[in-house]
Amino acid sequence: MPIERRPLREQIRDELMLRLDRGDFAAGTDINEAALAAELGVSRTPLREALITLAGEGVLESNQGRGFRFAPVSRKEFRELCAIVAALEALALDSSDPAYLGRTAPELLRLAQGFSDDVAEQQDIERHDDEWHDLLLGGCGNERLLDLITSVKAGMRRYSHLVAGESTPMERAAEEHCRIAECLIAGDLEGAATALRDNWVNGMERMMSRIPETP
Amino acid sequence: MPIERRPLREQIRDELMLRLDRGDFAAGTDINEAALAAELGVSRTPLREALITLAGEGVLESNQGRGFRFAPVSRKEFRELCAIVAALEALALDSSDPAYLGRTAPELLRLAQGFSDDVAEQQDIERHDDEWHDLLLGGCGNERLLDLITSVKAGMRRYSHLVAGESTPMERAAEEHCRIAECLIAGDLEGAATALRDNWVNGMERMMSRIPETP
DNA sequence: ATGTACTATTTTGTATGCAGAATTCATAGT
DNA sequence: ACTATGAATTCTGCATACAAAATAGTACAT
Repeated sequence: MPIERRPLREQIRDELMLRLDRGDFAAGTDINEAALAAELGVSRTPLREALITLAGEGVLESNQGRGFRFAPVSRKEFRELCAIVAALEALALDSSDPAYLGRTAPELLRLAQGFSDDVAEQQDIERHDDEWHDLLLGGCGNERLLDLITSVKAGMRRYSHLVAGESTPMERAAEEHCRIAECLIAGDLEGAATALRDNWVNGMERMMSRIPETP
Repeated sequence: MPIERRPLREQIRDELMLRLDRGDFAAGTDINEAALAAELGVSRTPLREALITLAGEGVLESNQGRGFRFAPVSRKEFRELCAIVAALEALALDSSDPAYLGRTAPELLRLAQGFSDDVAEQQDIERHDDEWHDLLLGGCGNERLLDLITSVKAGMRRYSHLVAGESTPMERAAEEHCRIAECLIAGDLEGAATALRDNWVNGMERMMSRIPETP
């Protein structure tokens, strides 16, 4: 029975991301270290370490003497992040083992089709979508790339809860995932990469109107 | 006269990167926090904050209970990093303001031609190369992308001093930079992006043999 | 000589303490 | 009423202190 021995800073980071997904923190809110540390039952030291990693991922901002705050959202930044992830995932797909893709494509299709069926919690949908992409890129041997994608996506999580309650976007996403899977089954790598890019571009367009502009 | 008021953790980070460029730290060496803090004249707290930042950029690794160490180098990782930066810089070039590129191309060409002339210190060459790429991408409005590129390149600095003393690689790089600039002057965006990718791929090949394999 | 159990030492991970900057609040002057 | 000024408070940034894990060392048994 291997008991868990992870640094507090990592556990804290995970907990904060969880709360971010739940929509506990509004964009732009500044963090009170002492209060948050007390609430989490830890000291400020590991909390600050977690905050610094989150700042590195773009989830938080830090200003000298003013501490940390959740980075404000903007349509410009969201466009930027989508463009980045689209390029990175396309690269990951390009450098994936074709054998893996051929082997995994059927399950990808099955999962994508199951998408539209069950109407679930917003968080579950997000998680489902993430897992689908993870499975898609599971055959990519470029570990640094996969880590980087995870990190950039963490920065995007500030936006995810803004779309809560919309059903059509998810149906569209399911369609696009099907299309990607079908390309893979047909052995059309090029087409799959293009469809993947489209998936991100379209996903971006869908969200865009829901992002409040606060420049 | 606005006196400098930056957090210690950032100054420490910069100093450590400087020392890394100088080749002070061998890959794989683990860091003694107390000793390093004493040497820098700071306490362990901001030092650890800097170390955590560097770990987020892939410069360092951290293991529970074992502290931080400079991440070991490998050909595989170097290939991975080059592929990532190539994709990211190509994206940045794609999303650059064409007017900026047309306006800046002549200077880019001039700088690239000046490259091969003066034989300078390894560090200066590196810096020169970095500045050239920065100028090339200065017209990209995607700030998150530029930050990300900087961050990924930080992870590559562990490799840069391995090539010290080689003259041919730099001449080749100069040629390639010229080629990119010429494409831009001719208005061939597509060709410039391809040449840029080639620049990274070739740069990778040049380094590859010098990277010790320690798996 | 080799391996093992146990102790001592070093080093990390976390908590607490302290100085100074930033913010808030109250008061005085116009 | 509104702004300006300054004291009081809050909060961050950094330093120090402490506890637990890891490493090194030692004695002892095989």
